[in-house]
Amino acid sequence: MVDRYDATSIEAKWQARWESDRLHHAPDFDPRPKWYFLTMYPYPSGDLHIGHWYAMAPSDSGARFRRMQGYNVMFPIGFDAFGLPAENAAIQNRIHPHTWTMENIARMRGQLRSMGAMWDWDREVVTCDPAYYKWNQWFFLRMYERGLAYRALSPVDWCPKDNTSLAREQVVGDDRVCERCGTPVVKKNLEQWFLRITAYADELLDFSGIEWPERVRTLQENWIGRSDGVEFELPVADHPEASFRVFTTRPDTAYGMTFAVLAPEHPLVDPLTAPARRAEVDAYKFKAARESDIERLSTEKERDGVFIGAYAVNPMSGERVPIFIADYVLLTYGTGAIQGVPAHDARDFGFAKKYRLPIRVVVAPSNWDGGALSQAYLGEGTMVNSSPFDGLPSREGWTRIADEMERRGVGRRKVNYRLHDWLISRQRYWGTPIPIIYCRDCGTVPVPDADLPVELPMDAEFLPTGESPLRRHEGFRRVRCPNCGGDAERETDTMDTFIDSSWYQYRYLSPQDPDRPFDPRPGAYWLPVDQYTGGVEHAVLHLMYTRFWTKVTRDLGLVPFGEPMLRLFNQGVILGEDGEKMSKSRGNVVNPDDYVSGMGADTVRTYLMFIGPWEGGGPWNSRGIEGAQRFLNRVWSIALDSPGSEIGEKGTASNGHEVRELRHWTHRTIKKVTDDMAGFHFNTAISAMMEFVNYLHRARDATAGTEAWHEAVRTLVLLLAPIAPHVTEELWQRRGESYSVHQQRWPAYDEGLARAETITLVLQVDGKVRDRIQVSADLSETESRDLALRNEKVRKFMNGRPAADVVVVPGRLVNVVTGRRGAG
RNA sequence: GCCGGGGUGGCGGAACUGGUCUACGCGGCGGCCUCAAAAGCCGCUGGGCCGCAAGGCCCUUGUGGGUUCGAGUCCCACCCCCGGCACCA
Repeated sequence: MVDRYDATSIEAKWQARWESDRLHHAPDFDPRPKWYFLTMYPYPSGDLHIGHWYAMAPSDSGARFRRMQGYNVMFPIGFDAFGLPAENAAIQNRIHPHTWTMENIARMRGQLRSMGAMWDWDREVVTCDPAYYKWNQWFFLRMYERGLAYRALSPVDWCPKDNTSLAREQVVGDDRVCERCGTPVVKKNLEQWFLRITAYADELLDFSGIEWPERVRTLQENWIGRSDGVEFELPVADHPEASFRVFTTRPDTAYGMTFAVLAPEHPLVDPLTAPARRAEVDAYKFKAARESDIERLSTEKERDGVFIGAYAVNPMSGERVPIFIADYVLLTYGTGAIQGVPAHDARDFGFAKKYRLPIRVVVAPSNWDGGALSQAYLGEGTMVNSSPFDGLPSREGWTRIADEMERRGVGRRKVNYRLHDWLISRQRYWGTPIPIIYCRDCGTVPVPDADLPVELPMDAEFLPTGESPLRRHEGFRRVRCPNCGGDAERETDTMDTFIDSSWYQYRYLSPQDPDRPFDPRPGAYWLPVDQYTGGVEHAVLHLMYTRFWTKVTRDLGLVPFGEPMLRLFNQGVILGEDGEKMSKSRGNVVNPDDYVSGMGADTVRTYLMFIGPWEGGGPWNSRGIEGAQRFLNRVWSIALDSPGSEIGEKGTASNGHEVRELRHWTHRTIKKVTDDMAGFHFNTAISAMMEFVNYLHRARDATAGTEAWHEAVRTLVLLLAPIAPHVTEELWQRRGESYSVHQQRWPAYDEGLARAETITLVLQVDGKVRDRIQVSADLSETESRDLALRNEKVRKFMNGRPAADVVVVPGRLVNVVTGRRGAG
């Protein structure tokens, strides 16, 4: 009796064999239908973490399943090799980021190979390679030409620990901290490069044609934050030249405006402030400027502000209203100014209360008695105090007032987005240099394509000072202007590393291509990505940027589609044994190598997929993994130790029933596992195989040696192959089948056989289960009903009452209703 | 506050378009094997009550209602947990 198999030697052997046979290379042109299966590439942090396994092993199984189903599957891998950790490690350990990164990549390649995944290493991409980032620069220049990349002075979020600016998407949480290091960010005014992602805001809101999780779609929708409204102009009384615009989503409430508010930084504040109000206004501005964003944005804080001593004119009513400044109005959203309508806006209501400003109802709630409101009314209602619009439903008032503003030329319909342009400048060393040269005479000059890539100098001093390290590298910085040949300076900031990952899926098509970012010929076959998998933490980062990038790529004429990935799946997060997020400081980090070396990669893979739904993640359990190992050992012994294992013996009369049942089990397991694998329900696929194995154990004595037994075991090995690729390959070979199990066709099932011959019929009386009987699966409705009514237990619980109704669900249950509870 | 996702045994989790709640695994208990242990194998394992036992009865999917012959699943109200967004005008 073989109880265990030797995972270590089996796994090493097959990994080497697959590699030398190039079993995992996906040819670019192939008669099979293609399937581009992509998993988010790892950052080369140094060691393969169990989280990498959880992201990658199941996706490998999904890719293997597709391949067995007859697809030509491309399953590439690479490294997201630029980024801050390399630089930080470099500073700490006095090692060059390039060295650190490449050493990590070398180690991780080995660890990745130990997983036994079907990656096509020929397509490997490493983003810190100049041959890769050259194309970041090339894309950047194309965007620059189209006005999609621009430089602007703007208040940006700055991480004081990482010493760099950040994109808005990289500032997270209530306390506005750096996504990388958790340090609260501060505002800085800097000249920075931006990509005009807002130009695609509406298109990014359109998810038609792609199957992405609701969760990600909602996150992106909220992030983009479209709001439809009207922007209109308010003249300033006694300042004939002055006027300012406000944005509102509630033009229906325009007659309810009793004040106006400018952001403290609004450019009109100074010119409009009355001399008598100057001191107070300046004091408020000073205070607002000093406050951090966190304090300023706190919803707990009472709203305050200062009257500037000027009045605006409501263009609809002609009424004069006082102008305030208040820090609850943000310069960065809309026009940086608002109409104050306290009756219909909660913030304005609080403000009006504090400064005793009039609160005028213009949209009456249905039950309104004409009295004062105790809080702002935000709903719809009937227009009042808004002649000539009184009496209209407010919904109609919205349209009519918007129309009227447009007719009079004082306002127009406007869409605003919360989304801002993507800030890509980073004042760090380890990234793609931005290919721009500043010339005293010619101004901003793009680096000519012929001079790409602008290479990162290897001899830079990369200490973070808040200034790009490249700035202090004279050899890099000082350059001749490509236009006039005069003295010029390079841009010394580098690009956000999210640019690298915005298009890496295309580089996998031709990773060595020296002439273009990717070769369109294999692209026509492989693109777009059919299935993408990765963590949801990138919902408004990578997953939004890559959609944007693809739309730009389309507009450059490089691809004929606008969405990079047709299907997206977000796996969950694997937690420590204590149920908490794994972290070194908590000491609950699980090292996959410890388990791989002892139990084998197949066991780790099986366990990770069995632990629960892939999207759910969950705590690691070092006892639980033993269950996965027991299962594989049971498969091993079933597949190799069948008593009387002369294959080909027919079923005999004495075991005819058992053989039929065995075939039924085989086919229903194929059906179940096929359906589950297609939907990434690995946990239930594995449990179905466990049940099958348990059954085979019981059925072995009666059926071993029959053709059906042979089919059953062969099927089991095939079904398990995507999950546990090594042990199944070994079993396949030992059973005398031809190499490789992974090139076999996925087993097909017979519907008829998958259906059970006999089923358990549940007998209920008044909805309560009273008996269960074994009956033929095709028992008719009438027969089921008669059987139920004659049943001893059913009769007992009917207790002499007549059956008022009998509900029969064929093949499932019979419910005898005695009419005690209102039926009949 | 708004948006999204969830609450099922001691634990991870199953449950098709409403039809046997708790599959599969972990843990636990008992047994076989063994000098012993490990491994393996077999059996039991939601809660309560009655019974010496065989067995029987009742309850149970966060809480409370509702629809239905029948609800973990559908509807209403509420509680709690996770994730995201948040003076966005």
